[in-house]
Amino acid sequence: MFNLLSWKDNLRVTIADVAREAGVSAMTVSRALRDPDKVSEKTRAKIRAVVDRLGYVPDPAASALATGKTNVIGVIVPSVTNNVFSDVMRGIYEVAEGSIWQIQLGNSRYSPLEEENLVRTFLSQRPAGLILSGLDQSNETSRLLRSADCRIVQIMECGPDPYDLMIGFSHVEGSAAATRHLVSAGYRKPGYIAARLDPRSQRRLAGFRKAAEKAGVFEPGRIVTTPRPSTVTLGCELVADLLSKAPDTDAVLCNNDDLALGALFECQRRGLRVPEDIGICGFNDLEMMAVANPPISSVRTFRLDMGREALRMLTEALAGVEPDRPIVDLGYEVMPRRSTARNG
Amino acid sequence: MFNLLSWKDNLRVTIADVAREAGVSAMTVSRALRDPDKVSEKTRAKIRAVVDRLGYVPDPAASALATGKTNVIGVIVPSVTNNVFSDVMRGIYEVAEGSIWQIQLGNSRYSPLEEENLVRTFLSQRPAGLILSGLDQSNETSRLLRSADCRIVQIMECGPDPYDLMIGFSHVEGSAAATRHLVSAGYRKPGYIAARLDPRSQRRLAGFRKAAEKAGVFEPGRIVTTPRPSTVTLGCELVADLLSKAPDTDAVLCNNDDLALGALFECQRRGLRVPEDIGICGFNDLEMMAVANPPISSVRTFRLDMGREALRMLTEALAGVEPDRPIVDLGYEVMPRRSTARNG
DNA sequence: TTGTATGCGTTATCAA
DNA sequence: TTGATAACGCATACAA
Repeated sequence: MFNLLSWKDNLRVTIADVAREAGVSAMTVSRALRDPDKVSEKTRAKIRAVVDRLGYVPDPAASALATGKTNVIGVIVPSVTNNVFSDVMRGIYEVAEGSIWQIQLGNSRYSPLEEENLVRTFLSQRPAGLILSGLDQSNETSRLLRSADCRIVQIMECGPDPYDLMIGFSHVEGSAAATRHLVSAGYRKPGYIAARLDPRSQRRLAGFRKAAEKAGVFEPGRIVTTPRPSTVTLGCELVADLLSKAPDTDAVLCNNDDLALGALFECQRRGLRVPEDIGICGFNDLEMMAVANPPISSVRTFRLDMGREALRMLTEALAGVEPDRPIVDLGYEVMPRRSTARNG
Repeated sequence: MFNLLSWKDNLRVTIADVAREAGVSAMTVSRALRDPDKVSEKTRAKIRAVVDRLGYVPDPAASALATGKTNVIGVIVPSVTNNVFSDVMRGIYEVAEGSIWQIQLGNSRYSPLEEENLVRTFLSQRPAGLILSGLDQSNETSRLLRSADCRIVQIMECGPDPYDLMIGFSHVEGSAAATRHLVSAGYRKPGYIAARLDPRSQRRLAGFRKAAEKAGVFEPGRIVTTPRPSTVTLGCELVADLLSKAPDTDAVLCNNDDLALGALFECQRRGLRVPEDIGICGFNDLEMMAVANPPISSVRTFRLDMGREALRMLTEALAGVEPDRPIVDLGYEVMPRRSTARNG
């Protein structure tokens, strides 16, 4: 007489099943899988065979409970659609692929409060590590992170007083360098357009202001911003707004490349010649910048590398290999192209 | 005399701590949190107070082990950078936000083998559900999915014989409709450019072929493809290639909008007038299409809705509410714009 | 090198 | 309505 089997009985292959089949104890199986050296050649082979035959996969929940650790690395980004973050994510997934590390992605949608909830949720899962963006966490988030029992990497920008590790670049300096480029190209009335003023956008604006003031070309009336998320369409609207407020504007530094592309389209629609009548410069240097008509100048940032390096530093630290220095500044590079080549 | 406390002792607040403080049993705390109705008003309040005071957060690993279930919903996408999938992801995260469901994202990088590994890993975590793309899984993946003890949603396209639930649209039909649009706009020598021929791209190409043949305008020499991932830059190259092979081409249907934008740039660089000399049509209708110079025709797809609906269907099914029908076809919409307006 | 006893934090089951 | 007990699957500590 059979009694009804619950799903557990017929579906899950446990370490005990493997042990029984292989004629060893569960502990030996556990060892053979995690610490093969501590098990004799012979039994190891026997066990591996049974594991393959039965298709045994360890239960991460059980193992997390037993060890108090997981292989989960939480990644919190402000946006999953923004190209900037998707490049970073790609770098992260690239390095995670094939490793023991499980990436768990959270989307804070640029909200410190959502970020806080995500951090809390992630921490309850005993992650091995956490990767999150920027320097501007809520007080409660900071508190949680400072007392967290896991390694942490802050990405996207550099600053003082990291929780643990950090990799990024200076948005203030990148933006200032772009501004200097505009000035040295001969533009004297540069404007700035920005969408979604998250902390990094604000620092880029600050960099523009700093450099423009220093060059004596700063004019608050040539700054146009909006809290709306940035799109190419919004680039059109913002530059239109800028030109109506300050028609003598002769260059636009854009908070990012979507805006810059929109600005290009809109200027051309109005019959303005780029770069003669107006110069346009973006930020991030998405690949499309180089093939636009004319090619659009931008500030290149190393997003893919940032993702890769962030995970590499983190996982090495978890393996006991501390990085040479906890803060890595990847820098930036101004890419001058025809859209700002006023003088030839 | 104190003995050294391990991290477990000082960090983790367990259900037992709450129970002790509240003067009830652990079971009652557990009930109070998951099934409040089964606990008296009074003790429930007492417990909630202690939970808040101690900052108790249940350990998902322990709970997973005890119940054999998790709140994890695995999502496997072929790319995290492709705008198409990032929109879908945004929809998914939008609906997941604030719910009990944890999204775990996997990136298969267009590789059936990586997809298989991800499915295996995900399944070992006893997910509540799985969302994955398309109809073309490996045999082993299919086997795993058919015997999986969780709900499954296939997204991005519709087809017969779903594992469980399905939401998408017909790529063949969308592409065929775009082709008919070109023909009805007066183009007689349409070409097709495509990058990364994943299964959906191939079906779009098939749709072009089908419709072009029916209209008597099909010419294999006007098809240019490459396995490289699509970029705007690649759009330039492919259209250049197309024009050198078949200089009389009078329209290009592009496998996606990145290619279409590149095609526009390249054609304009060559002094070709769009739409008079050559028509250009994309696929997906990214927002930038509408503001390009000229605005670019495209086939609109409902990616955000797809993400939202996929997760909604899935979570409702998990809550015991079966969807009206297991297969949802979201359709598409041809968006005619100036880039294909040959006749005015 | 291998095995035994025990505990991780939670929940299902059954009893009170 | 509440509580005691056992079990989930694995790994630590120690013993053999």
